[in-house]
Amino acid sequence: MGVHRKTRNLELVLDAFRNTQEALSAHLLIERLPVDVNRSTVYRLLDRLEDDGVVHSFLASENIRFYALCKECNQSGHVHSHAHFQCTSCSQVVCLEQEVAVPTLNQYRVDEAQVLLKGQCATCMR
Amino acid sequence: MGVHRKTRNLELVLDAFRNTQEALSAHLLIERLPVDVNRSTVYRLLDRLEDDGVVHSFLASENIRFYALCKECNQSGHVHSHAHFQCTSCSQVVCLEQEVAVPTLNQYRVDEAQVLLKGQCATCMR
DNA sequence: TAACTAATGCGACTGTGTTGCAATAATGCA
DNA sequence: TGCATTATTGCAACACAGTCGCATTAGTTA
Ligand SMILES: [Mn+2]
Ligand SMILES: [Mn+2]
Ligand SMILES: [Zn+2]
Ligand SMILES: [Zn+2]
Repeated sequence: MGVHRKTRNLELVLDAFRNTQEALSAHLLIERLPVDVNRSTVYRLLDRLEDDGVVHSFLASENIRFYALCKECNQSGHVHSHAHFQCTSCSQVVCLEQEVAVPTLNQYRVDEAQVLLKGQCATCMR
Repeated sequence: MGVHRKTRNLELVLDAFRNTQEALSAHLLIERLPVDVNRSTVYRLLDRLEDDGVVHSFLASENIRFYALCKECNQSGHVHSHAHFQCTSCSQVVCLEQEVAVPTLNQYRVDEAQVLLKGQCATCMR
C-alpha cells in the first residue's frame, strides 16, 4: 500500500510488538514506547501496518481494538482465522493457535468468524 | 436487581425489542422509539434490563454494544452461548440459534466464548 | 391525597479513534 | 553532499459511545 519510510516511530512500534507475546491496544502500545509518540501517529502507523499485512487487529472488551503481528499475511490480504483470548482479571489479550472454522448458515453467507474467548490466564489463576 | 417501576420508557424499550428480530444498539433503539427518550435514560434502562436477565448484550463492530431479548435468562444469571451475525453491508445484527462450544485451552481457563460471524444477510445478497 | 424514592433529563465528562493542516524529516537524485 | 519532493508527524479540534452527578418528575404505597 502506502510508501514506508523507515522512521524512528515505525521502528519503535515494531519493536514493541516484537518484544511481547501479547496483543496491544493503541493505549498499551503508547505506554510501552520508550519515547512520547503522538496518539494520531500511532493510530496511523497501526492502520498502515494493517494495510500492509504486518499486523492484524480485532476487537476485545471493552470496545477496544487490539493489534498483533501477523505471521503469514502480506499486502495482498490478511489470512487468519485464529481465536483470541482475553483475561478477565488482568485484561491481557493474546492470539491463540486455535484455528476457527467458519460455519455455514442457512440464511446468511458467512465470510468471517471472530472468536474471543474470555477467562483467566495462568498468572491470574494462582 | 433494582426496583422496576412500570414506566412509559421501559414499556417503549421492551416494545421496540419485541417488534423486531434484530439486535439493537442504543443508537438504533433510540431511533425506533416513537417519542424522544434521553440517551442516558436508554443506557440505564438497558443496564437494568441486562441485570435482570431480560436482555443480553454483546459487542459487534464498530466498537458498538448491541442488545437483544433473552429467552431463558433471569436475574440469577445469564445462560447463553449462542453466536451472533452481523451483515457487513447493512450492519444488521441478529442472534443465531447456533450454540457455541466453549473450548478447553492449555494455558488458560476459558469461561466464555464470544462468537461474531460476519458476512451478508439474505436481503443484501440479492 | 401525600410521602417516599425510583426514574428521568440535562449537561458535563471520559475515552477511543479520526481528521485538516502546517511543520518536519526521510528519500532519491543531481 | 546538497536539494527538491512528499511522506510522516504533532497538534488541536472533532465525532461518537458511554457514564455520572444532580435537580426535577412521576410511580408506588399507605
Ligand atoms: Mn491474532
Ligand atoms: Mn444474542
Ligand atoms: Zn490475567
Ligand atoms: Zn444486510
